[in-house]
Amino acid sequence: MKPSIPKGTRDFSPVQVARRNYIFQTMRTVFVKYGFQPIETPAMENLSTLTGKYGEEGDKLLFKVLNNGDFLSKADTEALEAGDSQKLAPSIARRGLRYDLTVPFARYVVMHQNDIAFPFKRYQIQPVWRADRPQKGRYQEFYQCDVDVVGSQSLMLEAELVQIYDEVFSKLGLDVSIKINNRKILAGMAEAAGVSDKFVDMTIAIDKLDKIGMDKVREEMSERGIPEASIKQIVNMLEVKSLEALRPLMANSPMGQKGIEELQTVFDFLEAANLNNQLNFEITLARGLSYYTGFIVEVAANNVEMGSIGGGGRYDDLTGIFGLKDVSGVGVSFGAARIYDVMETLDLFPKEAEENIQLILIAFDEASHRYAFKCLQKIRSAGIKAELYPDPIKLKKQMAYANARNTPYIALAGSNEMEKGMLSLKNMESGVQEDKSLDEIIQLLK
RNA sequence: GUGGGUAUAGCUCAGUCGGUUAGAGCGCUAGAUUGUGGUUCUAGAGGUCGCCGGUUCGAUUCCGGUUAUCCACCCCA
Repeated sequence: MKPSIPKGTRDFSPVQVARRNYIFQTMRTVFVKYGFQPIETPAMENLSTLTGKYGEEGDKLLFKVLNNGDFLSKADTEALEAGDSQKLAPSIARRGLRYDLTVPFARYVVMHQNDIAFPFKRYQIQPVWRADRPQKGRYQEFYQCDVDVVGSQSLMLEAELVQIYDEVFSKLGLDVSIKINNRKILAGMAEAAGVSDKFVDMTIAIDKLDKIGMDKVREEMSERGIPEASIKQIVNMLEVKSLEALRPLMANSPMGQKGIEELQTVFDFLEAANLNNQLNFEITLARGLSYYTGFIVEVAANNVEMGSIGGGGRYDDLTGIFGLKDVSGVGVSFGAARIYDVMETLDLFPKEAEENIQLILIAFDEASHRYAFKCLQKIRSAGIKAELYPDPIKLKKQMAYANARNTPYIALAGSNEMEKGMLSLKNMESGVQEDKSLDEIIQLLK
């Protein structure tokens, strides 16, 4: 049969895994330094945990896991006969693959509330699955890297998360722009323009500003039933570049003023932070996700055309749906795949990230193979990444293998070398070859 | 959910205005080279031309359907 993998999924080959690990390791180092702890949750959740949390669209994109055993005997026969897949699903699938890391995290917090010291700072790096139509840079299986704090309303945490973004991207050698805003400012805009009831429609339109431009945004707001006079006021406020300039425009909106105040506090905390990257107030930043209620943030790479490579914000009542009220959270997410792509485009992966083999031993016959195996132990004890070709087959084959592995050095073991207690070390790039003792080889490669 | 492209060797693809034996590059195997890879040369293996049907004397080629996959939109990371 012809091998294949499900659409929207990918294999990761050694170089890619090594590079991805380098990104993850860089993140982990920073997260831990800021006091965050890792958790992991199962790939599968109960379907009831997931459904209804991502809107109607989201429910359609959930991967459902078919029950084991005689699942048909317990199926909803009424739905089955009616051909109603939507209705049938819960009776034949009680589990689903996780769709993001936030909902499982909320579930985790509620289930473990007695063991958790609040505020709880956690990070989580795991794959998630979405049954979306795949396209460029969008897959059905992909990694998310989330950092969240729950159980505190302090705006200090917003500042910390900005610092984390700044530090991670600096360490990776990426030049980025960090844009921040506050949902309350957007709510204030709606309030000031007298269309509080159209808040969600307004943000959906504003969120597309980068992509479609101001004229189209006006159009979309109009289509979504926002009156012309209000649109004028909103557009007026969208032109504002500083918090100060915004204050008078929001004089009649308590919500807007609260948002300005909150954002100002975040800037104050960061005053002495010495960020490496630009940090800007961006009133047009909206973020599609409706559960954000305060601070919102988005990161874009400079010098390269690629959407956002990270985003997040504050959400009140993350855990309410699971029965734990009034737990506020704030968190950010890193777009692993896009960060990878940007770094590849800009050639930012250091060579050390590849973890390649340093030395391959090659033997001519059974006796020297045994001898080489003994040498191998000593070389490895010195911490050198080395291997011995498993069979003393003809040299051409072993050499071709070493070459394909892209090893910088090989060491040949034959009867001559064995007698002298040495190995013949060959530099694969220059072709220079010389007898060396084990100590010399270890010295050279260490 | 909507629209478009593609499907030919292990991989990436060309090609056949419908006709006898379907090609290239890379990869693979062997040799030139029995203690030396990467370069070069020589030879070889490898194909149900996605699947089902239609038109035709004849279909890998044209038409219809189907499946898979990629891309764009909606949405999202």
